[in-house]
Amino acid sequence: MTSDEPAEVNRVAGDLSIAVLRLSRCLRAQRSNRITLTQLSTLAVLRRLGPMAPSAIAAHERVQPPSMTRVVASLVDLGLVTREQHPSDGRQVIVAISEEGGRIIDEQVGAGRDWLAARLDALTPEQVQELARAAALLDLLVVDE
Amino acid sequence: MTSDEPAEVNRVAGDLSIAVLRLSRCLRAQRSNRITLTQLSTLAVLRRLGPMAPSAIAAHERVQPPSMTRVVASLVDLGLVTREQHPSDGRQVIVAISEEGGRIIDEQVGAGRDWLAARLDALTPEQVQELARAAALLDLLVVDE
DNA sequence: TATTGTTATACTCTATAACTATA
DNA sequence: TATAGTTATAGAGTATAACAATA
Repeated sequence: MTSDEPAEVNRVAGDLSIAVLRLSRCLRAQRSNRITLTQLSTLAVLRRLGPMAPSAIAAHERVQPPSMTRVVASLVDLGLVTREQHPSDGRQVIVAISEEGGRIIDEQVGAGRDWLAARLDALTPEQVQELARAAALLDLLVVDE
Repeated sequence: MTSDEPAEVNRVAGDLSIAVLRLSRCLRAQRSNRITLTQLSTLAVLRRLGPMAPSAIAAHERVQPPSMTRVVASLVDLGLVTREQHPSDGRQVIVAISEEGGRIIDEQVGAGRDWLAARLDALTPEQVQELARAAALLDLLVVDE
């Protein structure tokens, strides 16, 4: 998008930010008793990209390191991730998803995903595909701010 | 979407919820000093649909009435909305956007929208259009839970 | 008695600043 | 001195429960 349609970009930005805000509220409100949306998202990163340091997870999740410290601690308490020392650098920590953590994702547990899946089920297959492409574009927006 | 592709719906639900979560974090983090994303969204409802009761705004924004009481109070303090008594029903209150409130929206002020517009500007026009359609679909997902 | 809105209170999420340990 | 992570603290956002006023 170059500068030939700046008003259109602004309009879409406004509509999209409000839609994202409202949907995120619904997703949080529907969270399960087992796991929160933030925790689930962190697990998903670890499974997709493998074990990594807390600061790396924080960068992916777009939160500051102290925030991720808390999330990781809660996941350790739940037994969904493990935290081990880096083999050569004593400062670093390596966080990895546990077997149980992987099971949580496989079972589609928690955090409004069931609710959202039910909502998607009311759409046409074409609309679902459109949202699938949109999710990829949203990821693109978030990357390397 | 009927039951012929349940796995696909689940996958899209997971991807979409995580993408929405991350983008909403970026939007909040980029908020201006003038107005928050929640406030902006409330102003947008009032301008699009006209004056209405706090409970009606809360329903649109997918928050509980006490939460909206707070948002409205903050907007009154900022002079961006007015709060008047209902002409016949003494219990009700009518909230309306003020001139200054309308100006805020016109000026594209605040709450990460400028940031998002800049991000959108890096996409192709086709991708922006795709996100515009996606925003409409997201609204559809949120309606009448 | 039902409805509308508010107040009181508490919890989740996230941030910044300061601290500890290691390199 | 720089880096990785944590602890301490604070603020935004939202919820539930209880209350007041009106219908």
